[in-house]
Amino acid sequence: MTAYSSASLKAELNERGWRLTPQRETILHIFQELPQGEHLSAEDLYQRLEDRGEGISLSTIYRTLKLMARMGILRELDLGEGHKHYEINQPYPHHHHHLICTRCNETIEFKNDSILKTGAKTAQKEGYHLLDCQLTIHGVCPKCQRSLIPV
Amino acid sequence: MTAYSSASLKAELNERGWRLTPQRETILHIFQELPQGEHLSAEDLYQRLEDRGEGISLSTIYRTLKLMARMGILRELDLGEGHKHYEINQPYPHHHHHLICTRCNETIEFKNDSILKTGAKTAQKEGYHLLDCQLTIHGVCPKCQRSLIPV
DNA sequence: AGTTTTTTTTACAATTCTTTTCAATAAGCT
DNA sequence: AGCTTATTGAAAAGAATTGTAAAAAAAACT
Repeated sequence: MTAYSSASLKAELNERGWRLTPQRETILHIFQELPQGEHLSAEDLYQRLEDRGEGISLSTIYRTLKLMARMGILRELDLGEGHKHYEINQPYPHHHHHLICTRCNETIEFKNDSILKTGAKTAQKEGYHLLDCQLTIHGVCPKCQRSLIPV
Repeated sequence: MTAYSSASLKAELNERGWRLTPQRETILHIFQELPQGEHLSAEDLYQRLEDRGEGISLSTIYRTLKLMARMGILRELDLGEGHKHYEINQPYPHHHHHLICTRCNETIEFKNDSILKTGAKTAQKEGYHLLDCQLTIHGVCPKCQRSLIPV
């Protein structure tokens, strides 16, 4: 769970015989600049890059997202929209979890050290090298509870 | 607290090569919010979704109800009304969390009561009505750590 | 029984998200 | 600078799932 600079991304790629391409670096930058609490789908990322005039093919985007998730640089989130979302995997003080309303999809981020500890302990117990640990809580937010639409 | 989490549903579907779609998750949510002892027919569910503006086709509803009943998530009730009713299968005794290898996807299930407590506390603090709560840990399993194939 | 109505399943084309193929390109090493 | 080979983009492939509409099955009614 470490934050990645271009240089450390390059180092880690090269270590495995892989290469740092402009596309990979661009994608990393996008995620680094993303405000807290935002996350992108492959399609979102594609559009954002198109808008910036730095178009990257969808196949490369899918390949890169998967690669970075597997490296522990990105977190893969399941927000129940039928496709994955990604956000940068931030190190300890910024590490957070999600509380999501199943009706309106409002998402609240929260921090919790004990969860992180549990995650670390569990991973260690099984001999896993920890990359990420996320508690996802689903519920109905106060606003939706008050809404008149039943269930 | 609910009987079944969408993360567990996803895990179980994926295990069989199937997918957690927005429609399936929405239907699960409806049942999760349903008060104890209430049950819905396919038509009830269809109407409820229409009212909520999340319309799902009747054929998908029938397919999903059948699927979830077969998975043990829902119970099929015959109340002698000429059509079936469904309710969530309470209690779901296997509530657990997941530890997943990002390289080979090996998944270990584990239980932990304190996570649920944290989830409940967090939901309460934000005024959310808790539905489910799931810790997902990503890491590299021991076998993959030893393997020479990078990522 | 036979007919109508309601409930459930099925056929099938379209959709969605993701991965793969393959020739061309370019990153990193010597 | 040259060499090797990972990576890219474009297009095609893949695969589960969905909605529409029609068919089938079950229940209700005469």
